[in-house]
Amino acid sequence: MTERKAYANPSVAVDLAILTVIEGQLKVLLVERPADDVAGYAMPGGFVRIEVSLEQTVERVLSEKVGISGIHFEQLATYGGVDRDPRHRVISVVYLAFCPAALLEGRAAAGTVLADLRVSWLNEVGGQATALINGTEVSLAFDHADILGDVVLRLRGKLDYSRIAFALLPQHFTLRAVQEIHEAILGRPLLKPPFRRKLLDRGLIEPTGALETGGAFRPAALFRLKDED
Amino acid sequence: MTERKAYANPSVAVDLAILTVIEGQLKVLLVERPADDVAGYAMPGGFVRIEVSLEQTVERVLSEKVGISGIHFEQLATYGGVDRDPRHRVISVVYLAFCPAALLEGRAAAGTVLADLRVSWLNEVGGQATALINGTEVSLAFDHADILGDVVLRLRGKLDYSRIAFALLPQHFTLRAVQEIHEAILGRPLLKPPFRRKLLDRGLIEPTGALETGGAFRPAALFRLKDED
DNA sequence: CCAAAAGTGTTGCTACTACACCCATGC
DNA sequence: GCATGGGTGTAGTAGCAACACTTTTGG
Repeated sequence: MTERKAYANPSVAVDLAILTVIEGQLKVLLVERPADDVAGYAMPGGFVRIEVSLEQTVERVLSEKVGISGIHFEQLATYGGVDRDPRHRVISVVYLAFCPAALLEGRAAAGTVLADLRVSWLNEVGGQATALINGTEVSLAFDHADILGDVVLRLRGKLDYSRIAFALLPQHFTLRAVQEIHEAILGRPLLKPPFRRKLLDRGLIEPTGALETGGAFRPAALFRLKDED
Repeated sequence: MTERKAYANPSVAVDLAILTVIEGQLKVLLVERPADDVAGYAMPGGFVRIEVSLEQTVERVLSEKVGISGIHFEQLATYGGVDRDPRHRVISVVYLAFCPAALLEGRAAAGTVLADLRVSWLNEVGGQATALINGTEVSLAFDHADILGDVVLRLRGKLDYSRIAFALLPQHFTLRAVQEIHEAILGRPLLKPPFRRKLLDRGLIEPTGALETGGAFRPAALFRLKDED
C-alpha cells in the first residue's frame, strides 16, 4: 500500500433517480428505509466497489432493485457533504435513469414505490422536491429532497435540446404521448400545434407508417426516433 | 467498523480545471507530472479526506496549488472509470474554477503552467481537447484530454444563460472585455452590435459611471455585475 | 350525424442577424 | 484632422405563439 492508504477513504455510492411518466404524472422510484435506520423514503443506490466502474454499478443497482436493464441513464451530479448520511461519510454520484412506463408497471420490487415527483420551489440554481404516494406527501431521507429538486431542474433544462423525452417512451409512440411527457416534466399544459411543429422540424423522429390501434377515436400516427445522426 | 468497511473503498479526488482568458486565449492551469510517474501534463487535484467536504477540498487545492481563494467554482462531472489511473483506482470529481486573468499572472506556483486550451473535436455529447504551451502541443495525462473536452463543451453550453463570463473578469470591466471572453470560449468572432444589445438587454450588468483609463483611443465605459436579483 | 381527438393553415409578434453609420479621444 | 476603437440606428428575416379550421374515426 502506498502512503495515501494510511488515510481512510470515504465510501462512494451511486444513487438513482429512476424516472417515468404515468398518466401525465412524473414519477420517481423510491425505497422505504427500515424504521430503525435513517427515516423516510430514499432513491435506490449501491456502493461502488473498488474494481467496478460507476456505470457498471448503476447497471447492478438497476437490475437488483428493479430488475430492468438496457435503459438510458446519465450522470446528474455528485453530492459530497460531510453529514449527508449521519451514520458515516458517503459521497453519492447521482444518476438519472429513464424508464418507459410499461417497463415499470407491476415490476417494482418489494419495498419499492412509484411516487409522484413534485416541486415545492425551484429557481435557476437549485430546488426542493416533494414526493407523494397515493396523494399524500412522504418525507425524503438524507438530502434526497434537494437532489430530486436538482433532478427536476435538469429535466426541465435539457428537455428541449436533448432526447430525454424519448427515453421515457416506448419505441413507437404518438405525438400526443411526447407532449404528455413534456407537460409532465414542465408541469404546465402546452399548445398542440406549435409543439407538433417544433418536434417535427427538429427532424429527430420519423413516421413508422403505422397507426395507433384500439383508440376510441381517430387513430394517431405512430413515430419512432431516428437512429443517431 | 461496519460490515461495509470489509471492502476497500476507492480513493476520491477533486480535479480542477482552473480557467482564465489572457489576450483572447482560453487558458487552463496544468501541472507537469514527475517523469517517473504517469507522463504528461494534468489538472491539479487532491484527495478527498473522510472528514472534509468536496467544496472544502476544492478550496484547499486552490490555495495549495495556486495560492488563490474566493473565486467562483462549480462542479462539472465525476469520472469513475476503473483504469483512468493505472496505479490505483481513483474517482475524480471535476470542478471548473474561474479566475480573472490578473489574479493568475505571475502567481502560478512552481511546476504549474498556463496552457492554451484548444479543441480537436467536439460534438453534442463529448469532446477531446489539446493543450498548447508556447505554441507546441503537449500530451495530457490520464483521461484529462476527454475531461477538458467536456469542460469546453460545458463552457460553451452555459455561456449564454449563466454568469460564467463575468467570473473570468475583474469587478469592473468593459463590454469589449466581455466579448473577448465569449470569443475565446466559443472560438469564433462575434459581431459587436448584437452582442452589446443582448448583454445589456439581459439586465445583469450596470454602468459604474466611470470610464476606462490608459486607453490609446476613446475610453470605454466600465460596467459591473449587478448583485443577485 | 355527433363527439372527440388528429392534424393543418394563417397571422402577428418577437428576437436575432447583418451592416451602415456616428461619436469621442490621442497623436 | 485622422486613425482607432466605442457606441447607436435600422432593415430584413427566421422562428415561434396563438387561434381558427379541417379531417378522421367510433358509436
